[in-house]
Amino acid sequence: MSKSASNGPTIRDVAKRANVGLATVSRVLNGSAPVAEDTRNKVLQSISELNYTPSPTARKLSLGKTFVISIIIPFFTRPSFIERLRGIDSVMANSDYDFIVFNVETMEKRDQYFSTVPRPDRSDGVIIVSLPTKDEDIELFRNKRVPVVLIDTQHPALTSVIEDSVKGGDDATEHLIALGHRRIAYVSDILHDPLAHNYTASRNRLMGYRQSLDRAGVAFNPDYHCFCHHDRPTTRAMMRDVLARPERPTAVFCASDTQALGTMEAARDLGLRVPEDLSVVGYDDIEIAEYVGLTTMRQALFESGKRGAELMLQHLGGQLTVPHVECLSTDLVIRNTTCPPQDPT
Amino acid sequence: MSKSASNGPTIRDVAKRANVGLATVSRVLNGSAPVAEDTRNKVLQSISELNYTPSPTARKLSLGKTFVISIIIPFFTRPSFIERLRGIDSVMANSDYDFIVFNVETMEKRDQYFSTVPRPDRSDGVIIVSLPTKDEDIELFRNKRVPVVLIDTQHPALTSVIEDSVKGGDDATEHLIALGHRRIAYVSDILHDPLAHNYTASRNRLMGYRQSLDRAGVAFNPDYHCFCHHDRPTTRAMMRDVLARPERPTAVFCASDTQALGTMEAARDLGLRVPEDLSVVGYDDIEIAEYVGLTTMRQALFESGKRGAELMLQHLGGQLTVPHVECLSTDLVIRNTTCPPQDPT
DNA sequence: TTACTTACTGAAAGCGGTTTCATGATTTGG
DNA sequence: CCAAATCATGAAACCGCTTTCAGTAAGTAA
Repeated sequence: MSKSASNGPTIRDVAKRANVGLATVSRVLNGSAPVAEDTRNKVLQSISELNYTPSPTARKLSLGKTFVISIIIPFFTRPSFIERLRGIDSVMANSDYDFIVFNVETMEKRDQYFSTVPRPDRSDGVIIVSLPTKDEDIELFRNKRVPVVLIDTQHPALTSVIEDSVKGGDDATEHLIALGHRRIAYVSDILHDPLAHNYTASRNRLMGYRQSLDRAGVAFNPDYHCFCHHDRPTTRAMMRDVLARPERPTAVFCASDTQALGTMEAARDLGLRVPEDLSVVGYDDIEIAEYVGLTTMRQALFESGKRGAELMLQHLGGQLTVPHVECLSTDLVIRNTTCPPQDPT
Repeated sequence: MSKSASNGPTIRDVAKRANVGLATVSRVLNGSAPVAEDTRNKVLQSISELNYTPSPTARKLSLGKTFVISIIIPFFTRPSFIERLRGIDSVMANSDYDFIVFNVETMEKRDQYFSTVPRPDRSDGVIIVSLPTKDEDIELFRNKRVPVVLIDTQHPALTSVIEDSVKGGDDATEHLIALGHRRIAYVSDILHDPLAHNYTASRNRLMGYRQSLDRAGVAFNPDYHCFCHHDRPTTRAMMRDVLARPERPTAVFCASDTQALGTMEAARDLGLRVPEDLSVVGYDDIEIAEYVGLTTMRQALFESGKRGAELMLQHLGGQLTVPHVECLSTDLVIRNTTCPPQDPT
């Protein structure tokens, strides 16, 4: 169809008006080759008189690039993912690239996007957030020759930005130990299920927890490692049992704020005061955490998006040849759900 | 540059292999003209053998369309905007269009996006969320000939999806009146500042509030109309004064959950129990609202995005010729911050 | 002055699709 | 049975840009 919707002036119009070849206009536009001073001026004037702007689509076709970075991200409705997106946006907004978000809420969507989005004619690059990648996925990406950067997930063959969960777990536990706690429980997602959202993170935080315990000379007590599905009611029910034990923990480190909230509800159920009778440390620093004054581990969410986007841009610029892993550290935000134990053991 | 990044097979390769003209392949692909049964089969086979997929970019250039809908939205980090985006996504994900989000956090960004995004070579359509549009903006859009749909904001010249704030305010107030309250305060954003986020909504909810009062034969008391900047601490401070008055209200209707939270903090400061001493109704039903058990007005956020996207698609299909205004209703979510007044006046 | 660079510049060939247009093959109908 | 209408199809033009390639004018060396 010749009756293109966009009837704006084209590079040919500019060239004609300036009495130059259209190649010259292109050169002025991109600085791709030297142009004599007064020729350049003629072109520039013609451009502004015509109020000309080049067609991105034509440029893309000619260059064989899409200038699109696709983001595949699960549940982009959740605050933590939003934060990561904001980080990505902060970088992309100032680049030549647009980004398109593909929201994964089911396994089908995941598979669909994994196979259709990373195609050179759809995206120049793909950023995958918090979605575990299998070897066959990687193979697929490699075949398509589309650069991929991972955020909050990892694979040996790809560049990724991850959080130092081990250190996070260590620091959180360390905080409780420094306060004088010794009977410290660890609450996490189920660790055997690779599909669980927090699979890797939960395991790493456990490692940090044990590390910290070791350093303090506290033996790891398997009874203090509690796990259940990642929701408040389930955690609450589980923790009601745990906290009712004779040798109940004086502090709990939870692998997520949601579980910390569930733990606090359980404490309330049993008439235990937080923090006097029970210290609680969460993980994530979700919005409610601040409202309820929860001491928690804050991840560098915004930063992770930002770094991921920057790495992608580097990759696109050809400056990143080998997979690169970047590890972001976490901050403990101390509020008022932790204090020294009342009756130290 | 001929060495296009995407070295996939082209429509020409398909044509050659099937021994047909490339126009025929295009016709098979788009069903744009009849093709003989066995020719079609040859083409189809050639396509699948080559594992061919058409280049979106080339298609866009040829068609003079971008297949992109741009969303201009402020603070897309806020939960309510996310919900709207999800609604848009739910429609767009199944269409031929991609959407690109432009996040507005400053006035400069707003102006920049308003002038650069609605261009036919960048977007086939623009959806503007919660951003007031001035007449000159409209003029700009019209010049560019790009369809625009408004969500949570309105202009006579454009199709829009809005919320029935008047009814929302009325219903919320009605709930309090039905419980027996008569001294009901209304807390909102500052109403004189057109830049305030909730400008129009706050005014409309006030109208609903007064409507309801009128119906119940309760005179409007200007002292009970409180307004301040839209944040928790400010509202808290203001309401501490209001609630300390001798003739303090027994119930408060807030134009946002954030302000309701601030009001509840003020009540706590003064030793007033909620809801026994003070009933509070919020607006928005943000995430924390559920957690703290706030009675609040829920907007059809997801629905607004969905309808906006649908209207855009209709517009693009040429089925929407005159501006169309769609008004979504709201639901009162009754939790436990409202009850009959203790000492009815 | 002649030969050889060097610096710009324009014509033309892509990029990979869609659509128009003309043509040959088939029907249709009188 | 032949003219006319119908159908299917390929060649070619076009969408608006980038880049190669070849050529002109000016500058330098000999």
